[in-house]
Amino acid sequence: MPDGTVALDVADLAGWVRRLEAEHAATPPRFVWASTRQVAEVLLPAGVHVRRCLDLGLCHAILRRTPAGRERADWAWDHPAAADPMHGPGAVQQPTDALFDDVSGAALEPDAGPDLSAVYAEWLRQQEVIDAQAEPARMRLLLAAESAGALIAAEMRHHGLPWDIDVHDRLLTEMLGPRPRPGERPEKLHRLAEQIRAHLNAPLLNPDSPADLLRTLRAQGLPVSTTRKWELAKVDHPVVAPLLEYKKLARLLSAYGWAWLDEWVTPADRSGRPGPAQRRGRFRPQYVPGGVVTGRWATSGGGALQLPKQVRAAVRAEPGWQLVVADAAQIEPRVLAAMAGDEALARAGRGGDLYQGLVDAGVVPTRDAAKVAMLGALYGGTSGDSGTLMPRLRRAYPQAIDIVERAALDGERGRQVRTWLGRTSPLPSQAWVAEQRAAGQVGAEAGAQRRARARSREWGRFTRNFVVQGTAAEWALCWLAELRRRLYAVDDRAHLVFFLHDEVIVHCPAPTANRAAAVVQEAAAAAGTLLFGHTAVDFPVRASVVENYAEAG
DNA sequence: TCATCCCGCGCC
DNA sequence: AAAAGGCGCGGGATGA
Repeated sequence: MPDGTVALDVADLAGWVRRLEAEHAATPPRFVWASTRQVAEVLLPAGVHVRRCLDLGLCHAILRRTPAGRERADWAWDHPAAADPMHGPGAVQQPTDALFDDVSGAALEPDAGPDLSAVYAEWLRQQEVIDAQAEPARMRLLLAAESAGALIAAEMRHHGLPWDIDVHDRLLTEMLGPRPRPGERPEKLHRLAEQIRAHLNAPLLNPDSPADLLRTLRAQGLPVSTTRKWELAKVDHPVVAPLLEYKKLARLLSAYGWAWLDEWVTPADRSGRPGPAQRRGRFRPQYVPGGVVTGRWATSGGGALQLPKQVRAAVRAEPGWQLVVADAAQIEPRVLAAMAGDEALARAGRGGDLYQGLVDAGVVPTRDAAKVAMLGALYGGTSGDSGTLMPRLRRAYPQAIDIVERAALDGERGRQVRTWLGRTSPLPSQAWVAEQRAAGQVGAEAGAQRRARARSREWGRFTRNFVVQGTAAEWALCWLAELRRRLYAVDDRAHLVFFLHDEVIVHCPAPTANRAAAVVQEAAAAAGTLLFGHTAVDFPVRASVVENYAEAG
């Protein structure tokens, strides 16, 4: 253990961290602990602001997948769950067992907690694995950014997304009718169901049952093989309109209806406030940094990754506050251009709309075509338009396209690929490897070969997208971390309340909002430089200051 | 009755 | 016109 170990009670943790932050005002200490989520449960209610940390659980998950990490046989915390980023070593530790400050050398040892030296040993091992990376500096940036993300995720959950319950209730009532009794359909859905049954001569049909619905549709002679809405939309029959309307509203009801409000929006107590009674609350999903293999965050609970446009007006700033809603434009093609050092693609993105840039450069005829072509390049689309447009992209942007094609080829051969900062893709399953090997044997059946080829291509599409989606996630983490730091300097009351891949919402006092919007832009530029140094690629961000989420865009 | 699968659809 | 990469979720259907 480093010198300066101190023993203190859990109750003193917040005060200890606060004091270290104050004592090292100029150079922020980097606190190292097993689980940011657990430590934050103690620090955030106490109002302590941590500037930098290292989340060993998240770092462990990243390092273990790298070639250097896989070679090591002596990982600390080597239990089966450790391979899972969501249940890494940090999650099984107590909040106070894993804390020391690698700047000052001061360390915290809880009175009766688990052995802190195991955490220290893990930290030492991680340093060695970082040093063994092909690009250690990039890996250090990735681990710092991932850890900053963990702080931000904890803070966003702590604050919650400001939610206006009355607005949400009104939206639902307008679209569905008044809230029904439990077990009953809202008025609007009830009427639509009756219309559907009448059109299909099926008085007992349950439109919520895909099997029942499909059977009935086919019995009426409709040429459909599923009940997907885009297939239904192609059919000319009077039932289609009410059915599509029903599906849309039924989805809203089940996913973001009154039951969702009851379960996920915790009312904020505003009693004693003057003015009209308003019911406000906070939506607190559980964010899971690193929850997706590409490095994107996952969430659990409340469907925070899919808040439909229909209810976004309910996301509403507190009185006297504003929301800054910002999203990064076409982030994936931009990071691809930066990774590849593709000057031509960087130039196409210069005007703010990269797709229009492709049109202006004469690569494709229309903006829609540009979008289809680019998505095809990023996702591995081969059929239809994206397939025919690819040769043009390759001719115009050979360096960028080479990056994704090589990643696809590596994947098809079962090799790992890496993001810009070194996050490593998982290896394909044993079954996948066995299937490929079997298909490669002399005398393998044609059917088996065809299936193996399809599976190989499928994994190639995954690795192709991995390098781009993963690097975009790294850019977004750097953006968030820079934003958090700069925002705190502007107004320590301003805080992040939402993040979704390439989109962020800040909640701040109204007089600070314009300044916060500028900071969002500055942070985006800083993120580009952090990742890529001097790059020709722009990372434009659209930021709007609004009262509710639906106004943005 | 409960756990699990599949479908369909919302988001980026 | 749909599909290709990544998700989470609720509902019905299924099977233990």
